[in-house]
Amino acid sequence: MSSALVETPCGPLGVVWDRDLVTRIELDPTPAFMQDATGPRPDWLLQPILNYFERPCARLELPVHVQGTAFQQRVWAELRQIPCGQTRTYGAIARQLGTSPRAVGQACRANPCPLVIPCHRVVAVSGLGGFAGDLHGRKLAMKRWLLKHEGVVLDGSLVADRPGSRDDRSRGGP
DNA sequence: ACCATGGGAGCAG
DNA sequence: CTGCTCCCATGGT
Repeated sequence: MSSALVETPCGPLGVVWDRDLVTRIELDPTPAFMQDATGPRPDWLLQPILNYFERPCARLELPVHVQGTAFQQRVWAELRQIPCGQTRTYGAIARQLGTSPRAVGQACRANPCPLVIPCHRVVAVSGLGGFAGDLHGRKLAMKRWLLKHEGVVLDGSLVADRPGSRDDRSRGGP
């Protein structure tokens, strides 16, 4: 198992791999990860990632091995079908799969390989939804950056993190 | 129980 | 009719 840091326009990326397969991508690497990530960054890992940031809509050909339940694999496969520059709502994915929007959200949250599995292209029907486990803050700024980078026009509900509601406040704030 | 939701009801302008 | 608030059904972990 090896790890490396890759500097990108949207922040540092932590990448973990086993032999020649990527198992995890961290959008917000912890200091502990930074210390550990001193290994070499092989070409097969670096090139596709740098290429994505240069030309986001070219195919991202990174060999990945993602572990997840059968349901999660099903959701992730569906996310990979979303074309670059487009978004889908949690509900739309859910209908397509015959499940519920929240279940889709949970599967997105469990995604170990952002970018490769483009969960940033999934948004809520009235808001941006979450990203990398968060609903507010820096990670959401990244989500916006990625979408914009891919050519999505961020209008209306997508410019803010999430429509404020008393529901959220009573369940504990950011 | 917990959720990265959605749709509907009720209410004020 | 529009734009808020709640409020709860939902399906997978």
